[in-house]
Amino acid sequence: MKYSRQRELILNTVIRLKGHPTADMVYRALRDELPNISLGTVYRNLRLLSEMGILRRISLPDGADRFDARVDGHDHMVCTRCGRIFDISLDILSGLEQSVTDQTGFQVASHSLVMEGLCKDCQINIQKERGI
Amino acid sequence: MKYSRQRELILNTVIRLKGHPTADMVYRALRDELPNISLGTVYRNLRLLSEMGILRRISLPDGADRFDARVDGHDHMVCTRCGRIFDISLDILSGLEQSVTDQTGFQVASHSLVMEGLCKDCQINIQKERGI
DNA sequence: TTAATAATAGGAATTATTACTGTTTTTAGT
DNA sequence: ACTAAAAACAGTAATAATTCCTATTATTAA
Repeated sequence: MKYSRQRELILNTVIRLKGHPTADMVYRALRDELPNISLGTVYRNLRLLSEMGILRRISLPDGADRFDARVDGHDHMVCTRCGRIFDISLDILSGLEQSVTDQTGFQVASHSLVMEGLCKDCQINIQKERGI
Repeated sequence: MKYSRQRELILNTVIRLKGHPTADMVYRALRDELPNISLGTVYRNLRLLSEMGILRRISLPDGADRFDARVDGHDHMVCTRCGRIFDISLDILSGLEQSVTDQTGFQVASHSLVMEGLCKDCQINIQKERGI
């Protein structure tokens, strides 16, 4: 694999944007620095970086895939009101794959867990709205 | 909501096919009985039935959504070799949403958990292939 | 029986993503 | 530094899954 400035900037952009951006968000953010960058290049490099384990792809039940610069074992929560995505890493989830392997005989290699609900901020905002 | 023969047959087909069919699988299976049925009708009714809680939509990390006639709380495993989808319902997973709500303050309403790996059959088949 | 309304078939449109192609960059070996 | 092979790029076309649109048909309550 050869170096490319585009790939370097794509990776930096995912890291910089935090908030688990989509390919399109990365593309838009990059157009300031690289006005000619192609959306296909963004997709291809996000896929390559994810396959290499440098990024992590997050598939949500609907909408475009997200990309996460944090690649250690953790899961995600999506707030259905504000749309933000939060990391969760709980003890009960750490041994999840092994537990399922042990109890079912299915050899679990990976998993995808996405929780949906209301984040703390949105719970508070809903309370405020009700109060008015 | 009015009755329709198409909707009734779509539901029966998901129940009959078992194996967590996609919209397209339901469509193909139905063409024997209803040669003129439209793919759009299948999609619309699968969506309606899922929104009503009569079916359950399963979103996998890639490929088309699946539909499940079993709507009680359970999760899924996808075999990466044969592609089959298996139900799992383990004790450790039953209180998952409540645990996350308690420990994070995020108000969890639903979740999607998909395990990937090798089913028992495929583990055995791989052993056999190695033996030859 | 009829009028309203929901549902349909068939096709167009949308969204997310990958594939293709001719050109440009990168890089290893001279 | 020079050059040839390989990789990556930009731009565009293609694909897959799904929803939307519209004129017609089916269902149902009065």
